[in-house]
Amino acid sequence: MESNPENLTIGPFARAAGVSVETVRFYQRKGLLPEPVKPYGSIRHYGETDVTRLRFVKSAQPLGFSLDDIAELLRLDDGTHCDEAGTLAEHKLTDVRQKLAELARMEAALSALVGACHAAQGTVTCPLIASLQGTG
Amino acid sequence: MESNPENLTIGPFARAAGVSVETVRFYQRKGLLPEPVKPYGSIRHYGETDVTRLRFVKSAQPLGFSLDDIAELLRLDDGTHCDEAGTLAEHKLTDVRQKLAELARMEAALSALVGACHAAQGTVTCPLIASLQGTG
DNA sequence: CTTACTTCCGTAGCCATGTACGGAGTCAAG
DNA sequence: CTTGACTCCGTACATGGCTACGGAAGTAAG
Repeated sequence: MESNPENLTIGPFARAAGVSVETVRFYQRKGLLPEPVKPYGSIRHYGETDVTRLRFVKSAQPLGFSLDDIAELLRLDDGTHCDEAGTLAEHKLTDVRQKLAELARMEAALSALVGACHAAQGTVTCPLIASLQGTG
Repeated sequence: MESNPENLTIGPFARAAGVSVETVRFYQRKGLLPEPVKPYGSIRHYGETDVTRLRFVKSAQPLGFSLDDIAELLRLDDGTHCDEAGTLAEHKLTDVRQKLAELARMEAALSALVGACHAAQGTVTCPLIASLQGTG
């Protein structure tokens, strides 16, 4: 896996990250992936860091981040303009912590539900929704 | 706020849950909310439990659950067919725990980023993406 | 009863996130 | 230098999740 950095054309690149070529191009248009060098009349190449970046996009999506959210998170990673990034990061951190809290409550509710179903068949009043109303 | 159960028409109902009337009707069509009684030629009424259910939908969405996912979660809450619900709940629980783990890593990364930005202006190589590749 | 407001219902449109397609250019192998 | 696979680019289509519109019918106040 660590053999060829910067040697991938778009097809292998997309496959390496588990998306389609069309998706790669779509993300480039959205600014989520940098359009690699070779801007005219030739073929672009991609490296490991691009794969990592692309995988990050796909892993953040199921956590409820939109592509615009993810674009902001990616800008945090660029290392530049650290003060602005710090502010944005704190903001994102708040979001993430809230998601964590709600997911934790959902986890508790589901886990209680599983336990209850295993224990007492029949008289379970599944507390899933109720347990999520705790701190709204 | 706890005065009138089962007395809400669709407008106040939607407002109580922070969505639009159109959204309520959309969710009914999708089966996320039960079409309340009075099926013909009259006006439907809603109660507190409907509000709770609707709020649950809106709180689960930003956690990365689709409306179909949420419909399944809601079926868990119905109390009936507990054996089937138990299996589904275990499945959802796996999803939720995975989301929790990834969010926790994102939280750690962001929090490190904030700390680093506050501490050492200039030489920060924001570890956001990298930290998420750990057990990806 | 009239008037004003709301609900009902169907249908159409909008934005986000891709997917599919088609023709032209590029490149490596033979 | 031809062939065949791949890339480039634009554009069109699809799906999920709403949002807007419009006309008929219910309902509450005067």
